[in-house]
Amino acid sequence: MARSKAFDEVEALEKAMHVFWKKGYHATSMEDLVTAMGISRASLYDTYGDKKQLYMAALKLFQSQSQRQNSRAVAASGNSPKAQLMAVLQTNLEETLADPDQRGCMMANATAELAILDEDVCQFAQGNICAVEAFFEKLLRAGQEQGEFRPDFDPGVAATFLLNYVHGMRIVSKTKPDADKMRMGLALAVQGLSI
Amino acid sequence: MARSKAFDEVEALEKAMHVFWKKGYHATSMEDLVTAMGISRASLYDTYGDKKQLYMAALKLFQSQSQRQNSRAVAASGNSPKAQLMAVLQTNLEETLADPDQRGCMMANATAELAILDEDVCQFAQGNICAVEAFFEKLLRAGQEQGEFRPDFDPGVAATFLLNYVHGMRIVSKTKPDADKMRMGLALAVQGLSI
DNA sequence: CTCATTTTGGAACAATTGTTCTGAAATGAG
DNA sequence: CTCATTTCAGAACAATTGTTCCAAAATGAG
Repeated sequence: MARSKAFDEVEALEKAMHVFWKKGYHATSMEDLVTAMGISRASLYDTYGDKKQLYMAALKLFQSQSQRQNSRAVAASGNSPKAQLMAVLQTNLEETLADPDQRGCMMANATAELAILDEDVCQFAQGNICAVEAFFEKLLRAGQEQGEFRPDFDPGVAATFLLNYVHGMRIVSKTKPDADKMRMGLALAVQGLSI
Repeated sequence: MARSKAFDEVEALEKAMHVFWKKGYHATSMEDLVTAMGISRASLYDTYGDKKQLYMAALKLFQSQSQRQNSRAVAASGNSPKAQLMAVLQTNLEETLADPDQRGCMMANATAELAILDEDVCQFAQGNICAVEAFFEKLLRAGQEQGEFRPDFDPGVAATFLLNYVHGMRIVSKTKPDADKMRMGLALAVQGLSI
């Protein structure tokens, strides 16, 4: 056998994720990544492949962390679908507002920067969008059945509506907007669907 | 006197705008710009300054074209504030959906890519956001007074809500989404504010 | 036509890009 | 300990980046 790695693989990947998250793909250089990850060029290429592969791995990591965060918000919100949905949306907004670097959402950033330039990123973003939409739709339908939401809208359409809104929040939040107006805007978005 | 320019200054700028719009700032090279604009390097630097200045000029051009488009949509919609608002929103969506390159909105792209990396772009985006918000707020307030919108929401908050939604539409539209669901999602967004 | 002035194309620039290579150091099973 | 195997640091690579420079061509007022 041979020597074992001197660094934690996912720990270094997380550091790369934060650089990509903040600067995007093209503005991030391998130099940036090497210094941020604290490993050598050789180790980087050996472990993660080239820049694009590292970026995709970082994006996957972001997605999984994001999903876990959503699950936690749901779990902490009792049985009401509306309360669960509201918790997910508010958690997303509050985390975005709390970020001192105002990086927004890495997935939305990736979509804006790369969706039409890179087929892999586009497909990954589409997959994420479908998953989030399905998640919203499930909660909306359950909320309608429990009488928390108006029965006269299509849950699929409303899910698209919320998906668009969340993406917008995350882009606009990169310009240091009024936090309270953002909170009230989100409340208004959900109110339009409520009884 | 001396020789006169062999190209139209705003025509070439418009070509640069389309390149930046599609590829973003960092992924666009001066080589790309020189070939797209059909002028020489020397003419480019002489007329527009460096890459950053050219980008800012292209962004300003986009903004002015966008404003003119909104004004046209309002002018063609009679006296109803709600109809005017709907026309603006729908025009934006339809134009985004119709773009074969799916480039979204250049302002949203600029915000996503550069707002936290470049102070100038951030301020410009903030200025645009304020202007659009004020425009929405004016229409919403007028619509409330005419009884077209519910009186129980704050026009400023609703303007923020719509602003976020429009930004989201434009990001999501870069992933080739279902056009009809996008249309119905927009209708639902306005419906939540309506009587 | 003259000539000062400007534009223009392309060569040239230094700096940075993403990636590969090399050789030495470190490791752990036998 | 042995040694095949892997990690690692940094030099080196070719390509591309944004920008400047220069000489030649073009222009229009006098």
